[in-house]
Amino acid sequence: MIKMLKKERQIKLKEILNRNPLFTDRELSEKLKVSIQTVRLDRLELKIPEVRERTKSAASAYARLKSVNEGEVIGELLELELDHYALSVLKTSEEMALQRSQIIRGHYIFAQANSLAVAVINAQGVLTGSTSLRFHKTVQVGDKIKALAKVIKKEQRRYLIEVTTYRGDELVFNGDFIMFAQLEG
Amino acid sequence: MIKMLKKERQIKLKEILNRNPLFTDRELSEKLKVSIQTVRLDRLELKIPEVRERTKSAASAYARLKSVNEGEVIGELLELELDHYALSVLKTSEEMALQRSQIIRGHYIFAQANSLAVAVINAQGVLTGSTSLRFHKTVQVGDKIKALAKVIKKEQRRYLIEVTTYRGDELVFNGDFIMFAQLEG
DNA sequence: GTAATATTAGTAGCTGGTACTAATAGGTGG
DNA sequence: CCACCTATTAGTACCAGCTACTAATATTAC
Repeated sequence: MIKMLKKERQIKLKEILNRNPLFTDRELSEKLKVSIQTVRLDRLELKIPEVRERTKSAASAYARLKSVNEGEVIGELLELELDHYALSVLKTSEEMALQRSQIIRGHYIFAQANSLAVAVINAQGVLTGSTSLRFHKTVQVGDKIKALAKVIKKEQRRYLIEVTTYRGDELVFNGDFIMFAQLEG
Repeated sequence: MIKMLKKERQIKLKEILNRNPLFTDRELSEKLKVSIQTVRLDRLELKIPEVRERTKSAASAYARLKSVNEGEVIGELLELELDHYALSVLKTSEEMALQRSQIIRGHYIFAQANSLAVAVINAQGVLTGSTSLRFHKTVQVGDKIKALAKVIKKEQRRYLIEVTTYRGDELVFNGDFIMFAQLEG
């Protein structure tokens, strides 16, 4: 049999849309070299919604992500006392994991800690100077991790922040952050 | 004058769509209490594209972001010699900046460095153990930053990686990463 | 009061679909 | 070899959410 099997084609369809959900049925039919109707039957079987719905989902995922990024903190800010301490929780999900694994990438844990270190400081422009970090345990998809940032020392523009991150009462990460508040205007 | 002025309404329109670009003209007309035609004239004047175009833009921004996250490396991998060195470049954009500023958030610089430290190691599961980092200069939106990861020491499962990040030939960041390769399944 | 601007109304046509009916191609089993 | 089943293709009516256009009516300015 020279032609692609139905199953093969459907797997390929899923792969294409996984990489880029914005293709129309016409474009998909050209890529897969079948008729539009076949593409539509395949989508029906695989319960894949139409391009406008797929686009909308991706767009709203982006909107959520953007609103998280626009906020001061990665994760959700639970408590904040400026120049003293701050507490945030991050619910980890698939997108944050290493390929084909359930292990959360280190830079998400860093991002939570770093953004919390920025948030705890009572100043407008805050930059990370240097840090010393330790990843103690791996974090799994679905874990909720809590980060606590404490201001240890403050000397004019220079701050020393200590961040500890826990899953339950198990320490998964800690770090010292030396931060600099920018001069106004 | 009780009714809203045209200008006011157009500002409000922009605000609404800035928060959520997924509203149709009908929904906008209800929110602004004017006819659909008025909304369309406003969009025409303000050069705001139709909802399907706005959705598409947001969705493709998400697709780009996702494809960056799905790959092994944050940024683009330029050179790689396993267990020796790796080089990547990251083109910074608006989404990576601190609110209302042109300064790139530290955790993007960390993410580039950390993912490169993972990539340079010739093993399947690689985890960040501890790191010591220094942010020397701020990075601005639009800057292209190059990260170089060098394997300094390798003792069985334990690696010491040194990462330096440059904008042109100016050092913006450096860090030492102690990484652990996981034992094979 | 008249001119200019703003707003609303309505039409034809477009894209990318859904939902449906029907015809045809290509094996497989008896 | 024919009947049957699955897969594929074709075609129709209809839909949302537009664009592009014409035309009528309000509102405001002078």
